[in-house]
Parts: sequence; C-alpha cells; structure tokens
Amino acid sequence: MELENLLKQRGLKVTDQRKAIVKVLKDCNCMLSARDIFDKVKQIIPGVNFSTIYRNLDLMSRKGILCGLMVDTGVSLYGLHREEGHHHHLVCKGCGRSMAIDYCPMSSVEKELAKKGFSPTEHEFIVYGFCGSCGTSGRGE
Amino acid sequence: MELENLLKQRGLKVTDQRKAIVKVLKDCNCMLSARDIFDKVKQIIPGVNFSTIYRNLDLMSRKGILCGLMVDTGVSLYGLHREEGHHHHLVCKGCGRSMAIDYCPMSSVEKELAKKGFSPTEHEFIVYGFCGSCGTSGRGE
DNA sequence: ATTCAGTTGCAAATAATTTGCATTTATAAT
DNA sequence: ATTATAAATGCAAATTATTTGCAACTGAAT
Repeated sequence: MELENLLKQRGLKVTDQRKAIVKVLKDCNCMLSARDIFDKVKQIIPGVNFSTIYRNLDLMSRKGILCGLMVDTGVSLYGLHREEGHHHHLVCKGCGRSMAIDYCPMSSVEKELAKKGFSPTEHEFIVYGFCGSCGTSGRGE
Repeated sequence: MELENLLKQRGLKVTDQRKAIVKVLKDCNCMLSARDIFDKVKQIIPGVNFSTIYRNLDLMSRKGILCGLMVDTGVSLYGLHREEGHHHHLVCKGCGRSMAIDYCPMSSVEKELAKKGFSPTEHEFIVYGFCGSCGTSGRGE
C-alpha cells in the first residue's frame, strides 16, 4: 500500500507491472539488470514486455523511486532507492549482488575541483570485488 | 619511435592503424569514445574498419598502452595510459573532455570493506560536471 | 625471399536499449 | 456506476554499441 502512494505522489499510475518490478527488487534486496528484472517479472506477469520494463526502470529512476547504476561492462543495474540518502556501491563479481556503502569521496575532492574550475554535478564511485560468501578466489563464471 | 617499442614490448605488431589510434589520442590529450576515435582515424587512414578500432582499443587497453573508462551513459572512453600511475577522472558534460585527478578514495574505505568481508579488485570514481570553459550552465548539446 | 602468426576489412551477428503506434487501462469527473 | 482521457502497455521494428567468423593481407623473424 505504501508503494501505491509513492507512485501516486509522483503522478504515476499504479499498474501491475510497476508493482511487480518493485516487488522483485524488494525481494532480492540487491541491484539487478533490466534483463534479470524482466525475467523475474515474467514469473509474476507472464505477458510483460521488455519495453515496459525499460520504460518503467527509467521513469521510476527519474522519479526517485528506484536508483540506477552503470557498471563497467556497460550494463545498468537498478535497485530500490534508499531514502536514507546518498550512498555508493560494492558490486560482487562472484554473485553479482551489490551492497551499499555510505562513504562518499566528494568532500575530499571539492578543493581539487574548485582549483581546476570544475563544477561537479554527478559522480559515481563503485568498488568491484568479491563479497564474504564468494571469497577472494571468486566462483568462476 | 617510442610507441613502436611499446607495442613490440607487449608482443604487438606495429601497424598504421595502431599508430593512428595513438596519434589521435595523443593529439587530443583527452578521452574519446570508440566512434570519435574511428572518425578521427579515418581522416588518417580512410579505409579503416570500425572493428579494427574496437579490437585495438580493447587489446591496447589490456596491454596497458591505453586506458578505458565506462561513463554513466554506457559508452566507453579511451585515452593514453598515464605511466604516472593510478588516477581517476572528471568528465565534462559540456565539451566531453576528461581530465585526470590524482585523489583516490580507496584508502578511505578499506576499513569499511574489511568489516563487511568484501575483497576489492577494481573500482571506479568518476565526477561529471562542467569544466572551466563550459561553465556551470553547460553549453546545450 | 619465405614463412607464419598476428592483423585487417568486410559482412553479418549480438546485446542492450529505444521508439512509433494502436490498443488498453487507471483514475478523475460525471 | 459510466464515461472521458491521459497515461501505460504490448508489439514490432529501429537504434546504438560492440563483437565475431573468416578470407585476405602484412609485419617481423628466419
């Protein structure tokens, strides 16, 4: 019921596909690619179309309901937007999950940017590696 | 002549297309997309093929002659590898140029990662914004 | 000069994402 | 409840970025 209000507040209609996308992300509690989300939503709504997924991931990200992340392979990952505010991510190369970290490097570079006359708008900080369960050796591919 | 040795050291043949790619990146002194590089190399070698560009960007990046960077639109940018070592980038949304910054946030998160049992392998830190010449307002597109 | 692995051009294939359009649907107004 | 309508969806086709198979070519070692 909470999601319904969130969507309405942002002027978005409450549709089954949007509810399914959010459910999938809530259940997984990690960030997923559009394809992963599509596959999981299909188990809930067999007839969903991929373009509906893409349109909603984009729209809900722009409305602050989801947040997107571009990883170094050029694929976007999406997750629920954390209200707690700004944060960055660890991406596990073993299981593909991502976790949040609160540390943000921006305050440490502000002076250097000002000196260069650069006005920052966005930034990203992503750490790739292996999480506790996947270990330093990874799990192959 | 320096490049020729660099290529040979890495077991790569010295070809006109490789020389042209490096020349383009040296002249621009910034990071460019594969398409930009292709367009500029074509002015030197009209017959180059796009796949040759891609193969060499990938190969020379893996050999440490170039370095690649995935920006948040999902496009890779390539530049000459700076021997001076590890660094990160500012990407101007006005002119598309990128500059290096030396600050690296990794040392500040090491403890937090260790606590989470996460073993980092790679990381990226990119700041988007507008450089001195493009100003805070940007220049449209 | 000969050899041969490495490299290139070409064309076709992938993969990720976007778009146009007709149909459907959630919501607001009746 | 019914209706009107803008928003949302499904579908198919288009884009964009990148990759791959393969035959022809070329740099470098002999």
